[in-house]
Amino acid sequence: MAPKLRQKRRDGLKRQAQLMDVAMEIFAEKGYHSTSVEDIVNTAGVAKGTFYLHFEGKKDVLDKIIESYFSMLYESLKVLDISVPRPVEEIKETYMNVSRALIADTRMKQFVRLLLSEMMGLDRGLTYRINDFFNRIVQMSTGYMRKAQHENRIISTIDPVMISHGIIGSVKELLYQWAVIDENIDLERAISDLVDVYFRGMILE
Amino acid sequence: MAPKLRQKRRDGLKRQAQLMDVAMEIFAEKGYHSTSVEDIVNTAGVAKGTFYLHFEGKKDVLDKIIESYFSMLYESLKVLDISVPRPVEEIKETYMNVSRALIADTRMKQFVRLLLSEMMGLDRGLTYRINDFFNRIVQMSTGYMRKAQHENRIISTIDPVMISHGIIGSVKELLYQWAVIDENIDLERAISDLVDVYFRGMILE
Amino acid sequence: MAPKLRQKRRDGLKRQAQLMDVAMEIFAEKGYHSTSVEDIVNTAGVAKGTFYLHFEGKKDVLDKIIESYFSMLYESLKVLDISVPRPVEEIKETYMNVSRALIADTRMKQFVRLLLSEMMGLDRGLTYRINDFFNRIVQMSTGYMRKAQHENRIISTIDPVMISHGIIGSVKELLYQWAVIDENIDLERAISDLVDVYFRGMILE
Amino acid sequence: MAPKLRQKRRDGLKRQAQLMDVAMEIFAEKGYHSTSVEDIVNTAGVAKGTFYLHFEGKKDVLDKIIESYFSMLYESLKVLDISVPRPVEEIKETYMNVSRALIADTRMKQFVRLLLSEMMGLDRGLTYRINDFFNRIVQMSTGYMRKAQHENRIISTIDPVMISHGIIGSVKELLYQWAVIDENIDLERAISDLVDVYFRGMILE
DNA sequence: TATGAATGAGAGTTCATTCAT
DNA sequence: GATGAATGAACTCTCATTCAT
Repeated sequence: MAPKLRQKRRDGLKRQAQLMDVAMEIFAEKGYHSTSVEDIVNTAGVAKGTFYLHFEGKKDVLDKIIESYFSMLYESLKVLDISVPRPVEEIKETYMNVSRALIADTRMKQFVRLLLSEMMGLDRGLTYRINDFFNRIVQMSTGYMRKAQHENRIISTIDPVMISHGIIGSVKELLYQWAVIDENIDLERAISDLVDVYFRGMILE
Repeated sequence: MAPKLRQKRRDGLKRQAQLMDVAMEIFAEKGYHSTSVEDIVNTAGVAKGTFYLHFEGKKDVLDKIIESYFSMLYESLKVLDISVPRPVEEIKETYMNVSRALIADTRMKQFVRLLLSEMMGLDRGLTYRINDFFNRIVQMSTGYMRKAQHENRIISTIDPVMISHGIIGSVKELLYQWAVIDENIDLERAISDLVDVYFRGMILE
Repeated sequence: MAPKLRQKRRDGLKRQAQLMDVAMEIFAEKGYHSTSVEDIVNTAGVAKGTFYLHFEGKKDVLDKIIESYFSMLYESLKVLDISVPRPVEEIKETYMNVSRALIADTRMKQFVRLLLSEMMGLDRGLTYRINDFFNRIVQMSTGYMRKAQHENRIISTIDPVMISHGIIGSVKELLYQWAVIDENIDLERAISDLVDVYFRGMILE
Repeated sequence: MAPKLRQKRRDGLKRQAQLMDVAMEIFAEKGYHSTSVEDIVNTAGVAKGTFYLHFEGKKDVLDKIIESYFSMLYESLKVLDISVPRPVEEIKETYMNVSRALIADTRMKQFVRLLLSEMMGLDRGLTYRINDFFNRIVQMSTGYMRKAQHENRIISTIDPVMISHGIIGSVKELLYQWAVIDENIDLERAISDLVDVYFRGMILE
């Protein structure tokens, strides 16, 4: 039935991508647990079986969504990863880069909403993956700070790891405010200001 | 089980308090959705019916847990709430106070774990309540900063609301690291250092 | 709803036994795979959940049915198991004993129907359990025959193992005819005659 | 795949024959119900649609397998069917003939495995067809025995029908042991010995 | 208060079958 | 003939909640 519809859909997004988009939309709106596979397929206008043709199960869509978006975000990290000697203030770029990547793609807002208000605690493996991503940033940030401490350019009494977690936490919170509470926030400026305050607070003289 | 231990609690609420403790323990360990009412009653050593004698349902026990812990946390906010004119650096106390309240009670670590890795996104009403608590701190912090900006004591270009959210985010993140990842973190010192950096970064001269 | 019915049922069989009886009836009639859990609970007049209160799943009912009936049948084997020196003709008792146990309990006919026309090949573990039962008889029978061969009382050229399997097969077939095709067969006499023929054919002189 | 190998089969039936072979292989290994059409087409290396081009459904491929193998087996029965007056001992040939037919074709072992451990109880119609085959042998055997009883050459107290079923059962059991448990059994000798014992047990003088 | 067997709506998943290409 | 994405009925299983005792 409705062969025309079927045909039309094939022209646009492929099924799997379409279902991932639809799923993320509903996950972000109702939450992962409150979303049933039926919700997804009804919204997508396909049969239940079609869902299981493309995903191993409900958990698998979420995994594939995360894989897809995280691979984009990891891209935005690579830029700084290879760089070696940089002035301390440029750590800021690490944070700004990720933030810009998030703002650039409109679908990212939904992903951030999902990431920051749903995913933590959903599943042990998932939590590890998310924490891994942020830990990678923490490690980069920590490395830079340690070096700067040795060169006597920032305060030596602070623990770079803790401060890095603090910055990450700040950025997460601003992202949450932007993605969930008020989309009119000038996110880039807010993050820029915030990181500036951090560095002003750390730099010696 | 262990009825003697619980005997000390406010009379009439023994069972309810016991069940709330048990529930929080399991929620914090396995997550709200993965915890069944059966898990709770089995661990508590009571029958299913008994649970529904004290709570309206699974959601209700979580609500009551939150109510109970949030009322304690709101207490720790009141101290500053009534304070009138203070030097800018003392905003720090707002954050330190809440943090100390969390560290003081050992059961708080479980609550923090639950709060920061499970509750967001569980339920609209719940999310509002949690955000309300943090917003209250943000408002207090923002108020102080605005005043300090008028008195030309901190940078005027930054948005106090955003920076306040940033500080809250930092504190949340450190709490998460402490409650979920590594309980050996010297939380109080980390938060103190972090807030110091923030203020060094904001203060003029 | 229907609290009276619920009450009445509790007086008679216990739920688990009732469900096992109902399940065996339907399995024997429609076959295990063609029987849905819904069929069972509808016939038993209980809710789906009740089924899963007593069994781990569809497979588990079958396992419990088998366990229950096999433990009865193993009882009927024990009689001969401890006996040591016996005249060769009395091996017959091994077969007659099991047969009588099957005929005695009216519910056994359904079990035999299930056993001989459904269970083989349902599941590796199940098949092993069934074969184990028959192998036990084969072993007993084989032991007696070997002894009789040494004493030169039965033909020495035949393989006791194969002949024992043969007798088992004969008995199975007669049971199948009785349980599935024609319940009016005089099973005891048929088995008696059959075993007689076997022994007349084996005995020297 | 391996299209060259299949090329030799009767033209026009290549695909169908290939699919039947593959299906029987998997049925015999995993059981009919645990085998999905997908298993079959994956192993055969064709698309799902192709399967339905050659068979009406999953059940149909089993029907066609049975039809194919039973027609071969019925061939092996015809030999004796037309025979007229024979000495009683030669009934043995009826059994030996079928057995030899089974051993001769290597694919028959799979069919026997399927037949004796899977098919009974799969489906009413199927069960009838299988029983019909064995009943035909029983009828032949019974006819011979009745005649022999009249001629006072075998014991008159036994029921030829029951004894015939017994012999069939014995043969089935040995076939099962050979096809499923231990392929090294000298099946022909075992069946020969077994039928000999039967007749020694029945013959007068 | 306390119990726990019973409930049943609802969720996730499978798979034989179809049909436009 | 051949394909394989799509279908959807059917099934197993879960679990928050109720209520007679």
